[in-house]
Amino acid sequence: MPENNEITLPSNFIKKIIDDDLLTNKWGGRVNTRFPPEPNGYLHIGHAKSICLNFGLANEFKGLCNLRFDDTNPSKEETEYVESIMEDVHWLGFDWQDRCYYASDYFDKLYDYAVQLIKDGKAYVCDLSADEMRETRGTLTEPGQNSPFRNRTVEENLDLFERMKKGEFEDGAKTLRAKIDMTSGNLNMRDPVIYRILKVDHHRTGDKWCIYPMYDFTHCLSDSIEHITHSICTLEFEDHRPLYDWFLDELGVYHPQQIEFARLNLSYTLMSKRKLLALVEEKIVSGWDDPRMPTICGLRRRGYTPESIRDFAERIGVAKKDSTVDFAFLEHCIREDLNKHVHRVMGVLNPLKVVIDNYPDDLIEEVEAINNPEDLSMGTRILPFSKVIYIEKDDFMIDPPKKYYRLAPGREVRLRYAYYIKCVDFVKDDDTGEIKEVHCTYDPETKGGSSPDGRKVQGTIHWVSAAHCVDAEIRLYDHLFNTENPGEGDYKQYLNPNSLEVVDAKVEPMLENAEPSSRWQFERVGYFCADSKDTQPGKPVFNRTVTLKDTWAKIVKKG
RNA sequence: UGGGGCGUAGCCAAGUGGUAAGGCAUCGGCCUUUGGAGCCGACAUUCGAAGGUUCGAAUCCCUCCGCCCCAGCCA
Repeated sequence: MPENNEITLPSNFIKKIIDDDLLTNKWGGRVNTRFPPEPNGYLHIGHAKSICLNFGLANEFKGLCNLRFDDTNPSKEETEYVESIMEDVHWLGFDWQDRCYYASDYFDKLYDYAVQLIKDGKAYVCDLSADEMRETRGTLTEPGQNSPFRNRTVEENLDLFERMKKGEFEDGAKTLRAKIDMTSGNLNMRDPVIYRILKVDHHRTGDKWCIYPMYDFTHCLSDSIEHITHSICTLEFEDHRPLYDWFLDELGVYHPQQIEFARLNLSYTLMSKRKLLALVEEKIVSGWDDPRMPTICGLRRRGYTPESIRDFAERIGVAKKDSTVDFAFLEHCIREDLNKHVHRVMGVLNPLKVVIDNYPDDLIEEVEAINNPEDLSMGTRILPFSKVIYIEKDDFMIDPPKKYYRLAPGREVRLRYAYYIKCVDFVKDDDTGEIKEVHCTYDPETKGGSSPDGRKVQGTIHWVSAAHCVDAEIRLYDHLFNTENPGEGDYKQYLNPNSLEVVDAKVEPMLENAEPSSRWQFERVGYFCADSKDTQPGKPVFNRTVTLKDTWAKIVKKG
């Protein structure tokens, strides 16, 4: 049974298989999984599910999880991606220790395996072009035809394969194919290509090879070489499993158990690496780490914590049913984490000037604010208060609707941690109708936010002192797509034109030199993260991670 | 029409012959110096559908329906 450290983790069908294997001693008590990305793009939240699953299983069952780059297609792979993948896996909180492998490390061994297959009469060199191969493969309902090269002798195949390796033939001129069954209902078994000629430099092996093994051949044998016990992959590889079984059994090598699960889909976003790459290349987003991207680095820059992503991955479960998780659930997970751990602060996104008429012109007072009501050990801080302050435009209305209980003519509200103020007047721009400033009086008896006479005020609003606040650029992010499933059809037509809104805000003094990547809750507004790249001492820039839940917005929406 | 999978609430997801967990969302209410957080309550007479077996079925059998994946020298 798994050892539960602090909390009981939910079970799933994979854990049950492992429980069972441990009980029957199928793998001698070992559990060794692996996370096998191809370094051809940045990792996204879907990969996070797989990372958390594979490393999580290893942790839970006191086993190991390897990191292995499946780098068999040098035309698409780059070192930049290798580096970003390592950074992201580490950031998520997982460690492969000394077990970072590359399929390209196994190229020599893989070549030998291919030779062995040829010697056993189980593989042949085929001269068919890509088009010819497609034509003879058959269709979903019709069997394929045997290649005219299928019955070459072992000697001829050995010679040809060797010459392929030496670079005697052009790209695409020949392939090495497994000799299986051109009539199989499973297309993967119709003499699949296992080696192709590709005169391209590899990011790790340079120009050593001009033939590269295909994924199917490489992947199962890499797992075998690493003595993986549970080879966990996504559903689409379910019908590759018979091929893997064939390779492994024909070669008579160590045979891991493959288990397939459903990949993650998230509403309002895309998980296709190809489409994400297009968003980057076409500059629809600022890069792989644009805070609107579902990439790990995008979420990181947006302010998500590794804890929240791990929690999310654990809570969505693991099953074989195709599913799309509501983006709101990811937001729930990050709110839950940030609520407990993050420092609260005052920030006014859309400032409206408020003059407190009866407050002394030159007086500056200090009020004490709690840094985190969820964790009093985080202490308190001092906020400067003065005659002119900024409040949120939304927190004042000339003609408020019924349930509105913020500031309005004649109404009294509490300035959080400061004073009760009552609106006595306002100045409106005659041309635009815009409210320029609001005039209030304050009750000196209510310092700190409570009144000696015990009278109640409905609303509490946030504020900053005009003389002390600092300007901040704030980036308000929303879904990149305005439809739940942008993956269906042409995703570009669903781009949300309002996915980024930049606003000049006024924030409390302590944020003037906010550390890059520091996370904050702006009271009553949301969670924000100082941008890791653009924030500067004296010129802070914040990304909105997620809003706070807003029941007033709901009331407004309902009308 | 071949092969491989999958159908439990709006969205995830437990349950594997003994009478439908939990979470998100939603809707009420309480509380509140964040309309935050928290708390309480509601939310599947039914498990894709129809038959059958059984004292008893989401679970077993049968038939049907729906959805996903596969025809790269991509992974």
